[in-house]
Amino acid sequence: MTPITKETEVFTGYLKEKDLKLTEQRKIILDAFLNIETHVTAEELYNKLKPNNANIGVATVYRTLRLLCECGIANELKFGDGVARYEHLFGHEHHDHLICIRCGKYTEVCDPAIEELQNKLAKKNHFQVLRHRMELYGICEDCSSEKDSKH
Amino acid sequence: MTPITKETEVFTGYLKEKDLKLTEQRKIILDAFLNIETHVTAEELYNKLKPNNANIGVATVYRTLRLLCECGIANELKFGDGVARYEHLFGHEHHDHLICIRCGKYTEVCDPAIEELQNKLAKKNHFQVLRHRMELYGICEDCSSEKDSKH
DNA sequence: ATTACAGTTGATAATGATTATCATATTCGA
DNA sequence: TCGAATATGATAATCATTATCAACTGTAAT
Repeated sequence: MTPITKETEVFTGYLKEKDLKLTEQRKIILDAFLNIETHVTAEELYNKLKPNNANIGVATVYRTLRLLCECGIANELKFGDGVARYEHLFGHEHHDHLICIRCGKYTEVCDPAIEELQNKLAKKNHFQVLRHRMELYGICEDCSSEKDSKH
Repeated sequence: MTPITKETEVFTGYLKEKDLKLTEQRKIILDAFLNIETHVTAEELYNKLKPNNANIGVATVYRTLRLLCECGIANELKFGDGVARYEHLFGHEHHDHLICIRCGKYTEVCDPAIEELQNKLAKKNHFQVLRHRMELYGICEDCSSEKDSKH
């Protein structure tokens, strides 16, 4: 199955470069991660793997997700609910998030004009920006059209 | 000592409204919080209190900070290092942060033009923004002028 | 293919921030 | 002043994540 994606190439390259090993578990975890299109937590990924791969430990999932971040395949997101989430980077090069506080949905958005103003703002403060995060919290279209609350 | 600030008024009003009590500890904690101008953690505030108020527990500091957030005196910040920080809201009505990844300093900034673009972006996505966070991570002026690394 | 070793794994203990528990103490309106 | 409702502090519990470590595996050289 496992197609030769850009991600697998990058991952194997990264491992080789760092004298790390391409283990069965790492292959399985990368594959599973690539097949999820949401912002997934380590726990969720672990649970998704458990049924078919009885013996992959949580620790390995955490360790592998860290590797995926290091080599630029994944990105760690912390939205302040105490859990780290991971998203794909390839094909989603840069974006910010709209986060619905009612249904929890994350929407990716990108606005070059904002990026430019951010850089200007930084320059004005003699600050060298390396990365940034911007998150807008509120109510998404679907939730705001549901007039009545659930229950 | 304790001057009658806008904050103490708001706090006592909020407590009364919710049938909560104005205890000695809550007064002390509010006072100490108002006298700190950094983005403080619960732990730091607790340690600052300990020498003069031997018997204020950590739990009460956490509880009181939550109250201060609820009534709009404080704001909770989570920058992804696993610790919650608290800042004053009054007199700092809205702002974003520049965060130096070398020395850890937080600078408050505000750019109405960015806010406006954020609102436009949200509208375009039919998203109703309630609040947002924007953080630029990088190197501050002081740190970038220190050419050589420490050690 | 075999070997040898550096790197990896999973189970579990440990950590660190925050919250829940609960018996005792305090507040505040009647 | 009294009494019910709320708060408190010490400590146990929680939850996500990381460290530990003995057993295992990938890999490059033989």
